[in-house]
Amino acid sequence: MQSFTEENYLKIIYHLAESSSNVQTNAIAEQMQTKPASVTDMIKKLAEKGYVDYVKYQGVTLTEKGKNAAIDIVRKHRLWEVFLVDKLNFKWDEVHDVAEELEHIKSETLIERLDEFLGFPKSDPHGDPIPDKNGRFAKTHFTKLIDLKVGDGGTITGVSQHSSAFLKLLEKLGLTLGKQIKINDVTDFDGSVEILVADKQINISREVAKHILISSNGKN
Amino acid sequence: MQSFTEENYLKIIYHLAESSSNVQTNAIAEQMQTKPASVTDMIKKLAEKGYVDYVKYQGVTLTEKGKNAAIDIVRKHRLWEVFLVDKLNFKWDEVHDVAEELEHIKSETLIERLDEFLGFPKSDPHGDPIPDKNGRFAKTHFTKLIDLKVGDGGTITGVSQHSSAFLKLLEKLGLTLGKQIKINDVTDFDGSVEILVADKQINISREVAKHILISSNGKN
DNA sequence: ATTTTTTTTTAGATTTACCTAAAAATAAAA
DNA sequence: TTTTATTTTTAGGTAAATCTAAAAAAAAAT
Repeated sequence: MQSFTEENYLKIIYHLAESSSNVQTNAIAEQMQTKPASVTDMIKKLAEKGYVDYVKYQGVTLTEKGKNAAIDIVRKHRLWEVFLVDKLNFKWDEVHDVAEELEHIKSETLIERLDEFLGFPKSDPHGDPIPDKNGRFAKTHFTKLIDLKVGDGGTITGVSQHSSAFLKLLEKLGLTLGKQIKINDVTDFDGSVEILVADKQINISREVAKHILISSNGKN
Repeated sequence: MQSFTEENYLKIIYHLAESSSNVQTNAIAEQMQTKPASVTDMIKKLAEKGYVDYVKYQGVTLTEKGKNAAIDIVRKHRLWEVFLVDKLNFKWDEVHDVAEELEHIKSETLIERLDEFLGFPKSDPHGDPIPDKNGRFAKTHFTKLIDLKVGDGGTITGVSQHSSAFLKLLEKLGLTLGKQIKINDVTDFDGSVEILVADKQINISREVAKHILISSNGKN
């Protein structure tokens, strides 16, 4: 199998590949908090081991093997997050760093039993889908709150930002998973959005609205 | 804090120190499955960081700081073992390797919450005491089964060998924690021990008897 | 179609934990 | 008390993952 570092690279490449098919060296470096030169080295190693396809100066794509390995890590990460929140009463903004460590524990039995213990959850505390043991999971197609029109409504079903600062803010604003919202107005000047949640009217910045994912349950 | 490797060294030195106050380089090497030369390197590093007192050619002893760090790892290891057995239905012979990885997860909150979730257990699945968050735990003074005399009885409260092979054997023989036993006879020829457990008479080798710990509840 | 900027790679070093082989210190045996 | 055996350390080297600085390729701008 792979080292912690290799696993982290695979996971990051996997996430970056969701938005652009060819993942760039610099993008990986930024996510890994390391230097592009180091990324080039690691990419070569991952290519040798058959986890990525790599053409010099053209970025990388995951092979089937690499994708499976990445999904496996994502599965572990998300299951551990559920454990921390459901069983150990962590808040959704406290789980990321610990899950980041737990995801590297290498025991298939452990993760299958954990999955069962948690009742085979389908999504993690941030609304992200949890792959099953075969790596399969429903493609979720949420709408970003920022893309809704005035009058549209829906349910908060995910976030695309896992930083503690962001999640704490949502918590404070009452914008947690499952909450119903409705777009009341979009401010011309700064693009901030006026929304109705739990009968209260609040205003959120574009930046915040970008990272809230809605499953729109109908226009009006 | 320390690296995984440093933590493993501290833990091993701590366990070795239970039987001999000055821990030898070779003994550490054997436990760490590495070479004495590597141990010398690491010992120097641990000494520099203040975890051990080290005099060339005289072996090491843990400092207060080193001892606390070691106990902290032992605490984590044993709590995770309880989790695996109590919550995920692992057998007592399946937990060691996984706990060996889990013990290195660095989050104080995690371990305090886990402790609470498990109901603040006092001992792990092998009968070893679990230090509390301040590193305190009852000094257990068990008798080795091998040291009992004919007619003595007691309760199995621990084992001093955690290998899967040994634990599986005990399981098969019905010699699990909490079982009452009584010494019926000691064979002159090979020193094997005839014991009564659950109304059945069985014979165990000296080697097995050495590693079963009894809290003797009275002679006869 | 050049020039400039950005991205990526190479080259050469560093750090951690390990190794082998040989030397030095200590302990055990004759 | 020498000799022998064991234990421990030193010296010098390797592999993994990183770094800086400089070179090379690709993309963007003029």
